Amino acid sequence: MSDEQRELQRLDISRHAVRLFAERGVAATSGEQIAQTAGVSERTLWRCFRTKESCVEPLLTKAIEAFRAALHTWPADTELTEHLREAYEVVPDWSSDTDAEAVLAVIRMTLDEPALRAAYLMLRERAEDTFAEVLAERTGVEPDAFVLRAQAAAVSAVFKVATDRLAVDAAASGISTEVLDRHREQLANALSLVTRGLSDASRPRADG
Amino acid sequence: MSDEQRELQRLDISRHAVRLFAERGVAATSGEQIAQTAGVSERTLWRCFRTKESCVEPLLTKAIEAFRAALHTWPADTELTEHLREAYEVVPDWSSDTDAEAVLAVIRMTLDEPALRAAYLMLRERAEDTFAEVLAERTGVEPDAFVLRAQAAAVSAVFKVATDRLAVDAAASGISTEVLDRHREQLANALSLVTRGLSDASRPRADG
DNA sequence: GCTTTATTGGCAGATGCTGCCAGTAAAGCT
DNA sequence: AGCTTTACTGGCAGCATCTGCCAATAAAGC
Repeated sequence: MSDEQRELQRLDISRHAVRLFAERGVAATSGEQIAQTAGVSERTLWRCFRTKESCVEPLLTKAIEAFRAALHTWPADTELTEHLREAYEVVPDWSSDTDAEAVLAVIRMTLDEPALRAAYLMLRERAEDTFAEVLAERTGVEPDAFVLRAQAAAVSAVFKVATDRLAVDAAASGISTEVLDRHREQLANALSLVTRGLSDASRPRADG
Repeated sequence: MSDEQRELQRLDISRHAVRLFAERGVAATSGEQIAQTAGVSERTLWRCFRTKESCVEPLLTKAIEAFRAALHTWPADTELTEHLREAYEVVPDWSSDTDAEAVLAVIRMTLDEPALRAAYLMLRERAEDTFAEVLAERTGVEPDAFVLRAQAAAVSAVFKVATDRLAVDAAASGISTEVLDRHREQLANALSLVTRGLSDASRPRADG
């Protein structure tokens, strides 16, 4: 089975798992139920996911991937604020993507379910690597330099806070254009504060 | 039993658990073994810790608490860089504290053991709240403002990267004064990049 | 000394998760 | 097509993790 097919299977299971988690809670949902709902045996479920909580990963990855993609296309001569304003959609094909609500719902769930939050934080940390690569390519600093890793982690952290806010705002007032725009604006502003040092950081330092 | 006594019990168990984890690995260490080594029943172990991986929390908390304490005493008229240089010790009473090596060892373990890493990241995120409080008191912005939470998360993220580096450096070249100083210096520099926007952020914004 | 309360330990049991093997289907070779 | 090889799945056994419940013990209050 190809990697892509495997990923599709994981995503399919993820959708069912998130729905069950939302309906009756994480604790009240067993691996057996997830497997049954997704139409696979329990054995294959555990082959796809190490724990039942990690069943939410494929959907959560969508949100992170959307931001990474936007960051990746950030032109060298543009302000990050400006670039995000036109290039960042929380989910790439937001309007047509039926997963949009599910993604925000699961992010909201992570706020109350520690095990889900832990899985979420792990995903985000893995994303820091790719953020660092993007920043490295941009600044010319080697990707493993301390300053660069620190900046990447900071960017990721700001992005996390913004996404959490969006998730609860969307639950309160729906996924309106205003909410989304506000989210982008807040995120871009906070990021520009944190990345302000980027040009300084691009000059190699003794302690890098 | 007082909260303090409970915390001492947790710390005691934590020491035993970390030693076992280091000796034979996390997977090869059962909750029963941890309980037995710590001299309590398995039942009380599960009353103190939700999972066997969370047995490392009390020791990890020490490292985070040390930084929080340093941040807390940051005077308003001082540069963070300068303050950390004189106020921050990775573990408060480093030289006399026999837990110092254990703390760094468990941080190193989190780099290879996903379940431990997840527990670590959860602890760090809880600490963001207290960072935000400190920054709020300092800047006068309400603690829940988005910019402030973002800054707190960024500070926490930079601190995380620095601590990870310290842990592997200390394993390679021992816990020497040079390593510790270098750590403080890197941390302070990176933090000053990230907190550079703090004075701007203290002016209330429409989207805060 | 007696009652009340809090903490612990043991036991039963559900759930999470893994190793192993057999069944099955797809893909390649002749 | 027929055969072989390979890869994936499902079922089962079994250990480990974690929880609810109750009894035992100890501490605290009267």
